[in-house]
Amino acid sequence: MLTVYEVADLAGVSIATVSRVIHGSRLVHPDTRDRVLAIIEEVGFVPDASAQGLSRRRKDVVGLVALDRGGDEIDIETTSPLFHDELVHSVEAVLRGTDLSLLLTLGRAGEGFQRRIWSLSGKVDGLLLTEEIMPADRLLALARRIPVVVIAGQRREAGLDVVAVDNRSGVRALASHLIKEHDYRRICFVAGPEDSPDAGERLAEFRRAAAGRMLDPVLTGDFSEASGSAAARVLLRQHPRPDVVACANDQMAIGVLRQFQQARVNVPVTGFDDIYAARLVRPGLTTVRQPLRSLGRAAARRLLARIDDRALPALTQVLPTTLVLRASCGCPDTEGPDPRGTEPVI
Amino acid sequence: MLTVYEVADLAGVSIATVSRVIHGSRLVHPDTRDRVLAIIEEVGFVPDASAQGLSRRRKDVVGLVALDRGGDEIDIETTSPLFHDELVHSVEAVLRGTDLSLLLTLGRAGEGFQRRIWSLSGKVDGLLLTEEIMPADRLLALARRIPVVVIAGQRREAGLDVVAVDNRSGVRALASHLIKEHDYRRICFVAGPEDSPDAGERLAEFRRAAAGRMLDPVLTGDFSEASGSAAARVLLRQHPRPDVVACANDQMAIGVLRQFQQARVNVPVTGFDDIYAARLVRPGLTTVRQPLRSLGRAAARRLLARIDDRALPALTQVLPTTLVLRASCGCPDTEGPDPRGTEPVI
DNA sequence: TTGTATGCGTTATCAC
DNA sequence: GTGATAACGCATACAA
Repeated sequence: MLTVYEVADLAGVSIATVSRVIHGSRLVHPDTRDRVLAIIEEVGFVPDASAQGLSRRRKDVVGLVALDRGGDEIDIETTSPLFHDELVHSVEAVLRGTDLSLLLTLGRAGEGFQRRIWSLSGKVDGLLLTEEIMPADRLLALARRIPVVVIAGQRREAGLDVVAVDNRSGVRALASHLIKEHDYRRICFVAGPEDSPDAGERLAEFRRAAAGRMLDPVLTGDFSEASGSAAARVLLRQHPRPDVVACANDQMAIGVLRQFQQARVNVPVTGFDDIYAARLVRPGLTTVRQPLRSLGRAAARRLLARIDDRALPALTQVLPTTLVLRASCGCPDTEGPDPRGTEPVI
Repeated sequence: MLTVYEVADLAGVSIATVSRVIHGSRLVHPDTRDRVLAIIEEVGFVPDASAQGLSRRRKDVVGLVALDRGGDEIDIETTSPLFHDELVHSVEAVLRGTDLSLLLTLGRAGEGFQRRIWSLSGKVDGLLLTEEIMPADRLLALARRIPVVVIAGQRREAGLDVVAVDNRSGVRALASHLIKEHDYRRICFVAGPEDSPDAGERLAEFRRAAAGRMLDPVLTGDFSEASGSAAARVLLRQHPRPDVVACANDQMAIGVLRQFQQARVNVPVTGFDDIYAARLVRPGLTTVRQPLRSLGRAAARRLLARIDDRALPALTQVLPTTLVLRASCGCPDTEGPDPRGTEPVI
């Protein structure tokens, strides 16, 4: 592997000069600069990031950690959180303008995953974590070691940078729509996994907003499409059927929808998140949109800011959710211009 | 930031011992081991990856580089290659078992992107690249510097590890189906971008297989859903309409499908790739399945192998594609058990 | 079983 | 403008 030393030798200069050239320092004669540059180009020299990181005390890498829920590995598409893919893209888009890189880590929740993240913190300058990954105290401990921004649904972690989404108002808007517009009385809720704060909050708020129209007990899935299908199969055996099935996320809703369609029964369904696929299914999925792009962007930007200045005061940003009415809730199929793409750029 | 030195001091041992403990060396007394471990735990020490990388000459990071085609950043969902998300997941799944991390880099094709990748090669132990990112000679140059595995559609790069997909046989199967089963005579092909080898190959092979039934000129998109919609709008102004529209990838096919549906016209459509969304749309998209999970897995595994032994002979692995018949081509809507999930684990 | 000392490839602080 | 040289934090060969 080539080093600055060989480059320096070949160019007949010292390594200091090579380093200066690499960083475009102006304290170097144009002639030497060109000579060194030519050599670098010729031999294809690339500075070693480990050495740079060690010397500059900065790795130019940030980590994005997300949960990979449910399902066995054979069945990635139906279970992996498509949700997070949009986050990945928006975070990457922010990083693209800088010279930082994105280290992506996924995993199933648990002690092992938490350890893995802890040791991963040695590889990066900062970490973007989704809330459910570890309890608040571990999160705080981690944040003392390294810049951390938490991507969350609502909950406010004391002393931490948090970018959250206003789950509750979205849930309320949805419940209100189902009740006031459609007057559904027997509402079935398919909840997410119990260890997800998001899931818990959505359930709690929905129960509150549904004003006694929510059927008990609620069904529980793991946010995967498969678990939605499973819930639907349970419902298919029930009589009378609920007037509508509200799911804690889109993937489960899609699972429910498809299972019902396969059984040729027609029950309204709603989701939560507004992932890409939500507008693809027929009927289009009525759901609550999380501003995922803005979420990722805001989180990434905040992380960069904190890496630049670790003394920044903790900040919580709450982004609004919006009710997106498509046809799956029983509304007429408008198929108008899709609200997607109109999300304001924050 | 804590270092081995402080840990060593606190534990009353030398840094060598600390290092040994960290790596679970057996040449250390159980008592000292426990003592050191306790200190590490207590102070929350995490070794610096830069220093480790410098010393061990190994960064434990591999890069995955993919193209981000078309569209402005405001419109990520409709344009980003969902295609690649599945690759990301499968690669990550392989890495999960090791202590390597995944560095994800996306970008629009071009000289700037190529330079970015070149300098990125200083941050990783190996690189997974999709074929269209750079010309063969630059790829070879890069591969001389660092382990590289190319993820491609068919083309065989001399002297390089390649994991490819057998585009051609899939295209032939599709064309044959459209002709023999449906007897479509006026077949419109929506091609991918010209700088994509995959796209070129699919077009060429389709033309060959369509035996004169393919309409000229072909429409060209950029693999995004939006470009599919655009193509559909062109077709809507044409009379007579084609009997079927075959698209070079699923996202464009979905764009075509939805645009047609919006205009209430009924023209069969087919895609290519079999992304997650292909089975979500109604009617289900007839397409050619790329074994993306296997592709990602095979590529990742090969990269690990090559990192371990750079002297390995170059290897090309070609994975088969399969025709997936759903309803969008005009076949009856079976809605049976989905073929997904039956992909053999390689 | 443990400690000492050197090297890893850069950057940055000095002198010149 | 340029060149020595000292960190940077860890792994490891060699001593003890």
